[in-house]
Amino acid sequence: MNSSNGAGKITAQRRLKYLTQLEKRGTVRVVDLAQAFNVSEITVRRDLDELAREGLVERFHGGARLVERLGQETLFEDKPRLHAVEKDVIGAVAADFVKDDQTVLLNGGTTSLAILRHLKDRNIRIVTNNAAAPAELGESVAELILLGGQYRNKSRSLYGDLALLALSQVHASLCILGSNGVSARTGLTTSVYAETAINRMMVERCKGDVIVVADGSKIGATSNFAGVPLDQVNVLITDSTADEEELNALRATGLRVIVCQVDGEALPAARPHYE
Amino acid sequence: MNSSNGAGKITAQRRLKYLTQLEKRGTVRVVDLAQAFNVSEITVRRDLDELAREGLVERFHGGARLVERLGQETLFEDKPRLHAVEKDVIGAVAADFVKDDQTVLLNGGTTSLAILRHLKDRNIRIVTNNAAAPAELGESVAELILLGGQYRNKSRSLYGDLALLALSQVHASLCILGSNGVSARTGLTTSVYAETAINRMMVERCKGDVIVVADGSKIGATSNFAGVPLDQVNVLITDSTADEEELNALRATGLRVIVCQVDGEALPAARPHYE
DNA sequence: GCCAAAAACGATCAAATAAATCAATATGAC
DNA sequence: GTCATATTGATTTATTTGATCGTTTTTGGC
Repeated sequence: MNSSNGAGKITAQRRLKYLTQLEKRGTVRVVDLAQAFNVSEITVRRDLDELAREGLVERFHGGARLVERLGQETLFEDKPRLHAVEKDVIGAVAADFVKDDQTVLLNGGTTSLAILRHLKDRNIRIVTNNAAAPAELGESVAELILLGGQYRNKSRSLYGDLALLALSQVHASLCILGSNGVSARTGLTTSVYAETAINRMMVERCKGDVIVVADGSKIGATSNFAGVPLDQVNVLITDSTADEEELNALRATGLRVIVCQVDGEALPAARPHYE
Repeated sequence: MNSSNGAGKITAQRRLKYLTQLEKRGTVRVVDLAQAFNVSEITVRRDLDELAREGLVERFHGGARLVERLGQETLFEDKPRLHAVEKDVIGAVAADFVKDDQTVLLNGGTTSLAILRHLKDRNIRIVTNNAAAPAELGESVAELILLGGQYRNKSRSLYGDLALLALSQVHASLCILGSNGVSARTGLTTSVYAETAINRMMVERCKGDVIVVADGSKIGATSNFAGVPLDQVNVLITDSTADEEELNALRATGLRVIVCQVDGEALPAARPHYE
């Protein structure tokens, strides 16, 4: 699939289940996970290493612990811990849409940040108004270009004329937008007025696909301000907690809808002492 | 059987965390680390011994302290902990130059960050290419405008055409620049080439005073790239560890020099009481 | 100063864990 | 179907860790 980072569906699923375990217990051990998921220990280790590379967990000898990101918890309007699992699987799928050597536009919000985690060390250019992006990307080799502008602390985003001016200099191959509300009736809606202009401009500066990412709780929701109309969007990536009826309505508009499974249907045969 | 160091990933990472602790506190204790990292004390001891063997720390009975090498620092370009006391005092003085309702330009680097800390909750506008500024300013009410551009992780700064374009839209009342070297002979010099253009442009976009801040270790030093000539600078703020002879040479060029007193050797036990 | 108790240390060893390599299997593109 | 790639596991080898020893250093009383 992709050159550097192509986690298949089953693999991604299993890794997400590690996260739910971690959220419950704080730490996991390699041996336990191997037994619980009926895979070898080396596979678990590989999984945990990958999660560590994404900055979600911290390895220790024999297991891993959930990395606690303080600072960000209360700041964000949209709480990072909320729907963290859904956002991560959505982020993984969205990241697969980005091919090598492309320039991708990302807007603010925690879902976009989840995508960023899966874009680490890729040979791409990332353009974003997400002021948390530098810290998130860390020492990754991916090229990061930050739009300027006024800083809004609650959403950790940059907006205003300067941001739009910078955006006008950019030609992108792909645009991935997080949204506070996605509805067949009202299109994409946003909770911050200043973001609407950014989002619209991002779509405008993008030659290729426009992808919207939103966890299930946002499907059918309408936020405060009208953003991008649906006919300018090509793909919606969401998760299986989304309302099925609304998804059908969205599909009816011609939108390609990708639903990520977050709740385990394919449970491993042997699952002893968890839950 | 690694290239130079037979330390696996997990061990190496834990040791790095010791270093960040050390940079924050100066010293660490074996028992504390053992508890913090959930490993046995003997493991911590082995780690510290290894760090000591690499010359990064100095062991003492029960713990270790950070050894500050004055020569070459390849790990971090500008170590935040190094001269932290001096930078803070300088930051406080520099912040006093900013009056209400002004727009102030700040460049990258840790000294600028120290100024930012003293500008919290002021009724001003801050324009900067320092990507660490948003996190530092937090919920402050001061208005923060970030220049866009390419992100450089080592210096946490933004640079390039986009940054310059954004800067060209700004009119500032004041400009405060951190610099890697300040010398009567070579003027202001910078360790990152891309920063020189930013610094020059900042001076250009500023109607009022141009203030240079640099801790004592940088006075008389010449870094890699020529930045702003001294005749475009009005004020230099430094500390009492600066070389007096060089300061006189700088005064001779017409520069107004402000020297902040830094009390005796900073002992780990007795913490200074600013703020 | 001296001495004893407590804490920290170092060496050795065994068990657990991780890393590297290679081969088998599954997956998806064409 | 073929092909390329991704995923996984078996095997072997190396690393990491903690327990248990005895030794050294520090601490606090005298």
